[in-house]
Amino acid sequence: MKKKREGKTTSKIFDDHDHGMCFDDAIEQIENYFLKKNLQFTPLRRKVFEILIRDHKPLGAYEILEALGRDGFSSSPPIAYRVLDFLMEHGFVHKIQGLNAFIACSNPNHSHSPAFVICRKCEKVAEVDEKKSGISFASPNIENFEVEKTTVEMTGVCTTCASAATI
Amino acid sequence: MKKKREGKTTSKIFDDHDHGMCFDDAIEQIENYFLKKNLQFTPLRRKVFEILIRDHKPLGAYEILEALGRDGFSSSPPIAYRVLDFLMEHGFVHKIQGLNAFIACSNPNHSHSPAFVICRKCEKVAEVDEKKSGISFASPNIENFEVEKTTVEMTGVCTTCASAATI
DNA sequence: ATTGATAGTGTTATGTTATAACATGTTATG
DNA sequence: CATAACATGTTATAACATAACACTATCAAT
Repeated sequence: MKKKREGKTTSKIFDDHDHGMCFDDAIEQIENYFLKKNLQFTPLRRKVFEILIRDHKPLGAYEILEALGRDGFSSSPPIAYRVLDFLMEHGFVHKIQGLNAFIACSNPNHSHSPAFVICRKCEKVAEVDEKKSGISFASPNIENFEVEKTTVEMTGVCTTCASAATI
Repeated sequence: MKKKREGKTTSKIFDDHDHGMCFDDAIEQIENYFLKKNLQFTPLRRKVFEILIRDHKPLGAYEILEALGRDGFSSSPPIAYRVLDFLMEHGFVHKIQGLNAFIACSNPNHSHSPAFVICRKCEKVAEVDEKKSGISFASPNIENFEVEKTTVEMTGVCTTCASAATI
């Protein structure tokens, strides 16, 4: 349960949280949510969520499957996809379209249309809220089109990777 | 070269352009661009662009490949992906992440971070500019993170589909 | 207690999307 | 012509995702 990271060069957005706390909180939050909603937080669902939250980085479905296999669960593709769909429905996991990967939600409390900042070199991902990102969905309705879901991803190079090499 | 569409219920954003003009303009624009940049607008590249612009809807890589095959071109996957990558580099084609599909750019003139409005029922896609969409990238920089590319997609149901059925 | 509905997980097979690696042809230039 | 660069072609395979069906457990209603 480390408190701070080692370097100073890391982009702040990738760095400004206490992961031990984040992990414990997240588990607690999801447990409470499931209780309240009368949903089953089964061993499989718990495991998938733990795999995602402990690394706190995007993982492909097949990486998750490998991890499940190592932990004694079935590792055929539908297992992962079904649980991921379920967790996404309830806002505890998001898909990063640009990476075909899945990441645990950083703030399941917020009602949010998340935005993601993605380093294309180290593939770290930060979930940012609208204000931080400078994005604002001023009007969620676009000429009578009812927006149900938004995907916002910003790809670039984080300062760690930028300082490590040219380009 | 139709001027207006039949119904009144169609979302305006999916509807407000003259496609015949759009097609001709687009071809001319891409030709000019390639000339100016000393790039080759080869038969294959032209064909791929035509396939995309004539339908003016998102097509999967394998749909494009089929169309290429029908027109006498090779239809093995790398053919399509390479040309699509090339056209995307130069801003004439965009990828719709939510559909794993590709669409011709609606305004290759604009320097833009395009945003897309996607009907999840008919899969029509409209490219909107920031002002129209109500999205604003107030600050392209996020705490020292240099954003190179943005993906913004808004999924919902267009008024045509909405009026056609419940849900 | 049996029936039947629902939900969760498991399994097999297959579908879909994308890339690696290497071969061939074509064009421009020294 | 040599050669570098670019464009295209081909084969094989990797990576991502879903369909369809089987099995089990739980629980409510008869």
